Amino acid sequence: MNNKDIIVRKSLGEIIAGYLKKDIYNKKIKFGERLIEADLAERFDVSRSTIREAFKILEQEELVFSKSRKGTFVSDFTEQDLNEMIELRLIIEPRAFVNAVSILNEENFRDLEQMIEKMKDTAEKSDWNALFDLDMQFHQYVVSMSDNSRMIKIYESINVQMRVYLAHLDQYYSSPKSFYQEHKELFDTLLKKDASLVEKKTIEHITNVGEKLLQNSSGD
Amino acid sequence: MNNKDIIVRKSLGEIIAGYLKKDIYNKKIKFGERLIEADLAERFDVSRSTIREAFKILEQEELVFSKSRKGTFVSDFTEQDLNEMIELRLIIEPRAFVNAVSILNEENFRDLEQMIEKMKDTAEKSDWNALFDLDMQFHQYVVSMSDNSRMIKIYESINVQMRVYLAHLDQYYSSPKSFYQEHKELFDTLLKKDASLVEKKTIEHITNVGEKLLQNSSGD
DNA sequence: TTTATGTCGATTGTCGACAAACAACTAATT
DNA sequence: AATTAGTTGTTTGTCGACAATCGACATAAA
Repeated sequence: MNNKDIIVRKSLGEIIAGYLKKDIYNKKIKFGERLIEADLAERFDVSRSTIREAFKILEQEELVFSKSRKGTFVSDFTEQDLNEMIELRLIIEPRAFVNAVSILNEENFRDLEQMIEKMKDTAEKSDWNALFDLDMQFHQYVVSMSDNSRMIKIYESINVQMRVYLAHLDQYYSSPKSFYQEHKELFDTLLKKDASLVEKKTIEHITNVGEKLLQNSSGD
Repeated sequence: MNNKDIIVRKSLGEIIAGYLKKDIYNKKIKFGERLIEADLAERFDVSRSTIREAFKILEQEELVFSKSRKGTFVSDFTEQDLNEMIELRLIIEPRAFVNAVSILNEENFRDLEQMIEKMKDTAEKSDWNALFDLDMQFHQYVVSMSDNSRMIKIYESINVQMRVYLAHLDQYYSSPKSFYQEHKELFDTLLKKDASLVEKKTIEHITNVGEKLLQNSSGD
């Protein structure tokens, strides 16, 4: 699965990109904030070239963007962005899920079940941050089973952006328990391996998330 | 439209990325070829940093990819890639086209008609390279009218990759005339502004292209 | 007060250099 | 002959420095 992590000596840039990503997740770096190469270079004790290398990675995930000669900024996600992401998820994810249905094997289902279990525990602790990570992990796992590398990559990008969006909400749209419940249902549907049912349920799930989030953000 | 090009002093990296892109389109750089930073730095008389900057741009369009410590390589597009691209186009483009229908105004239609006209002329000259550029331009124009910046960006990437794929075929799947005809029909359908008709026709168009290309490449 | 011009510190764009990793080859060992 | 270890030239990773550009403030002109 994550053959990425096996004995891969990461470059400094990759490592630092990872740190910065976490900082964005954890709101240590805020929306729209300007990232100054020299400052970060000093903070991580590396050269500016390396920081640029890290920026390049984050840029590909659209977590930051750089304006020519103006600097690099943390992306800020608005309601409009949420709308765009939901629209995209609605056309990509059902297809990916349906594709995945015919590919998922028993081992995969065990992996997924484990995530769902962990989600249940985490929901009881009301640890939203961990819940969001599991949510992201679950969806990405299924999508990764579709055999379209481009689709997987695109979804990964949206997923990360959704993650950041969620992290920056100051109140959440539902209880941890119903958050878990939603995913449990989705998982159960997958188990049935019925393509049209999966499609329907996936659309329902995403629509649901979207509606609740939009409702939530309008009351900010 | 292309406010990008107005008095924007491009950075050296951007300029060089443009040159390299053309070289890839024109098959001066081949599939899978390794791009050596130092060589390019010398060729363009810039530093390696600048070449890296150019790579970063091309990487975002997925025209090249870099393996850690191994170098940067020109992407090579196989039949599998074509399949992936078609699958993606089939879910993105109909939606984008339908969205666009309600947004396109008279000026837009004039722009589009002009492209179609130019395509007709170009078809008579059997200038495939120019035809492909017009094809790309036409589709991108319509997709750009959908109000989802992410969708636009994703489509742009696929579009460029399709362009490279087409450029590297050594024989083309149909006559220039029928290539034009196809697009003329698509344009006429857009004119009718009937959402469900547009959706149907768009799917048909892409399916058609996909089938012909696959048929073609299997006989390579 | 408003607009235009000039100055200065902060920040990015670009450069060339050195160190580390890699690939291809040769020599040595089994 | 096949494997291992050493050698060398090539290429990428990372660094620090200088030049160009930007943004903010101050000053001058309208």
